[in-house]
Amino acid sequence: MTQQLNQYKDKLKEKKLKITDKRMRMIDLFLDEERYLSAREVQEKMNKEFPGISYDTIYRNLYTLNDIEVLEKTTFDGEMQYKISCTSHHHHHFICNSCGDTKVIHYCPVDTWADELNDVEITNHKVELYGLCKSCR
Amino acid sequence: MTQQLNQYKDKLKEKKLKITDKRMRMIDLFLDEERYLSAREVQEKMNKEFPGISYDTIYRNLYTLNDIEVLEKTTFDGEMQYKISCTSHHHHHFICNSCGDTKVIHYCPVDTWADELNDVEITNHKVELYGLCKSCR
DNA sequence: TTTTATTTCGTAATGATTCCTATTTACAAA
DNA sequence: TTTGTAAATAGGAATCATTACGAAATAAAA
Repeated sequence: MTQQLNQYKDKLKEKKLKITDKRMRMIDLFLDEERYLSAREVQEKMNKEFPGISYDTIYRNLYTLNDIEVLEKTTFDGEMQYKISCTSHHHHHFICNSCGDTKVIHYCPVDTWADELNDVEITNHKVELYGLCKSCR
Repeated sequence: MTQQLNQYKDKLKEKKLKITDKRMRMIDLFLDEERYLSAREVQEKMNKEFPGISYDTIYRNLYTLNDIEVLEKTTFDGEMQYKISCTSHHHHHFICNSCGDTKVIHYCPVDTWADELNDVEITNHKVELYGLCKSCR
């Protein structure tokens, strides 16, 4: 836990970003919850420990942390959703529509798609599965 | 072209929806452009032929046409994007970041994913590839 | 033609996100 | 330890996409 946070501190230092209480608590929050959180949810949780924290701070930090690849984002339910970035290897997620929990999907046929579309340049792709997890269905 | 529009007229009749000039022109618009359009773009194009057309009309019709599966939607660039629905068979799209043109991807490994995640229920999934098309790169 | 449900207009409301400026903070260098 | 300064924050206003709503208009069915 602590060494995990230290790893993120190093990442911030490396990018010449300041290590603030709010920023660290925010990373901690995402480490606790292995799922996508909306800006609003983050605000609600942060507000308990930092009453009156501004939305600007929330959004700026979400932007920054996504920028340095600490967080990854996607949009659903009309809101941008963020989760802690998995660094191990390329993969995608299954997202439970009920509890929001995610599961890693390892298989990704991006090469097959590249073969099929041989006259275009694929710069990125989005793969997301939605449904109900074991305990919710 | 006309028979294509007639096919949509039938669809509307079947769903007991009224065949209005605006609605038909809107479908026509999406038939012309084989790509995703945002509500704003649709408004701009419709406004040329129906000056003063309200956003309510645009949004309601986008909602309705998506509901009866004439249009499909997704979100990117912070906006909801709509395109004419392809009815032939299950597939996904490559979307050009520059011109917005789309290409069909036929290969979809949803069964492979279902095998991998054997303890969840997959209700839907999103696959989108982004990049530059032949003429834009 | 009359009826009736649907559509539309015009605008207000909502909700997410971004922007602005003054103030505060982290942290590196002295 | 103190200080300089670039980055971060608060607080709130502004913006942008989207939805809502009552009254009036209209298409399709009878």
